[in-house]
Amino acid sequence: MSDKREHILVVAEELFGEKGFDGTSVRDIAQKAGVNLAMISYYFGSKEKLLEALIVYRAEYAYGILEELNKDQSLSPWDKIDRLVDFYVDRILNNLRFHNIMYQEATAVRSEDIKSRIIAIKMRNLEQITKIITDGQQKKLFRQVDIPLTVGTIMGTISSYTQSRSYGCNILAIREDSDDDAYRAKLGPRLKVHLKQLLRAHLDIRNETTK
Amino acid sequence: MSDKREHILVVAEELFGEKGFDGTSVRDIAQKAGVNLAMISYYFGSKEKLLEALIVYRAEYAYGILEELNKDQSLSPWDKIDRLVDFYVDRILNNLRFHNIMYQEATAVRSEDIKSRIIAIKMRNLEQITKIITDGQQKKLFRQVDIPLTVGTIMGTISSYTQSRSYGCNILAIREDSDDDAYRAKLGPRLKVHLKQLLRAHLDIRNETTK
DNA sequence: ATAAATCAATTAAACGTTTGTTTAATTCAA
DNA sequence: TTGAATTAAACAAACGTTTAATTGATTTAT
Repeated sequence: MSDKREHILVVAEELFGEKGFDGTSVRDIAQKAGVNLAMISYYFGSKEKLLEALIVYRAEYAYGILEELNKDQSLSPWDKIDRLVDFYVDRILNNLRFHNIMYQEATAVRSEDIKSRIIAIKMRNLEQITKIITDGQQKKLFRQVDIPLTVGTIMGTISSYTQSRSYGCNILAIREDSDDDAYRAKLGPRLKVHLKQLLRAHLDIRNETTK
Repeated sequence: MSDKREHILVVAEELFGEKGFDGTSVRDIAQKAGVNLAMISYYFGSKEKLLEALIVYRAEYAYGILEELNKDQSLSPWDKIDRLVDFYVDRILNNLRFHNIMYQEATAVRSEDIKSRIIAIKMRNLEQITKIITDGQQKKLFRQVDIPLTVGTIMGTISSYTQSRSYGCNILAIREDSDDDAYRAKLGPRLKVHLKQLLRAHLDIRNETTK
């Protein structure tokens, strides 16, 4: 992929993530990327195609990591859960803007193409996590749980603190004007600890009939 | 509040929830509400003020319910957690569109007024839930947990299945063309069961040193 | 080796819509 | 007759996209 095309994608990602798809004009993107307005239609065809290219570009970027984790025979199901949490927290926190775009677009009624791409990505993730949990169940380590909703819990917990920086800063006692790196550094470890503790209690077969 | 003004708010809520704030034009709202275009500026001043009025309108609607739950001395902390889950699942599922708006606007960089209103609402909710959990901890029923992140888990789990109907239908084996009521009827009970099971394991002091 | 031809890259300008908002005239009930 | 409610029309600005002209480097022909 040419440098200029890639640069436009990166700039578009920032703007879409901050101001949303409709809130960002093609002129905004062109100006921030330092290219002529017409270049965006020239490269991508349209504003919507640009968004689609962005989603493909980012989704492919991390492809295969979950599959590798799953194939690793040396790890116990508990280890895999921990790795899974580390992976998702790092991945989402390192791609805050892209994650916001995905979230916004999944809600929007814009394009069926884009929506089905997002659903496909999520389904792929769900499959991999399902494998990990069912493996743990077969080995009598995990109890019966609602797997799709458990995945929703993992993603949702992280998302609830990535959607609004201001809120996160208020809750977590982080300075409002801290940058992305500082926010990540504070939030990341805390999210990991919480999610691991939560999932340990939730999945442990010894908590089966607690109550 | 006059009938017509309220009707405009309801229509705006639907459209904002479906297509986003920027994706909805004032003409869309006027047409669907069956009023003249100019009436929206006449009633609300501007499109942005309309959104702010909508948020205030809906936030006040459910005000006080959490406070009442908290004050109820006849309920144990475990009972309150269950009621809390029921309340949030019902509330969010019954106001799917409004919830999407809140979510979108919390991310957007649009208006500081709107963003601070949303943060205030969330902070108020967090306070009430914090009271319930600390009460349970003092009574030696709950263990130490990260309370703000636990709240994020509750809200995030629900949100992860309200943001995209198509995804939810795929995961939960619900027909794609089912209406809001059918979706709610399938998802609501399942969310409640999952969250109660999850929180029981997560909060139970007997699971303190599980591992 | 030099001139001509070719074609993708880039540009400024203009396209027709759609946007949110305002105006000024009219309706209608008090 | 007063004043709020309602209307159609117009406003300037911003939107995504297209056009047609120009640049600049690479290939072809002499």
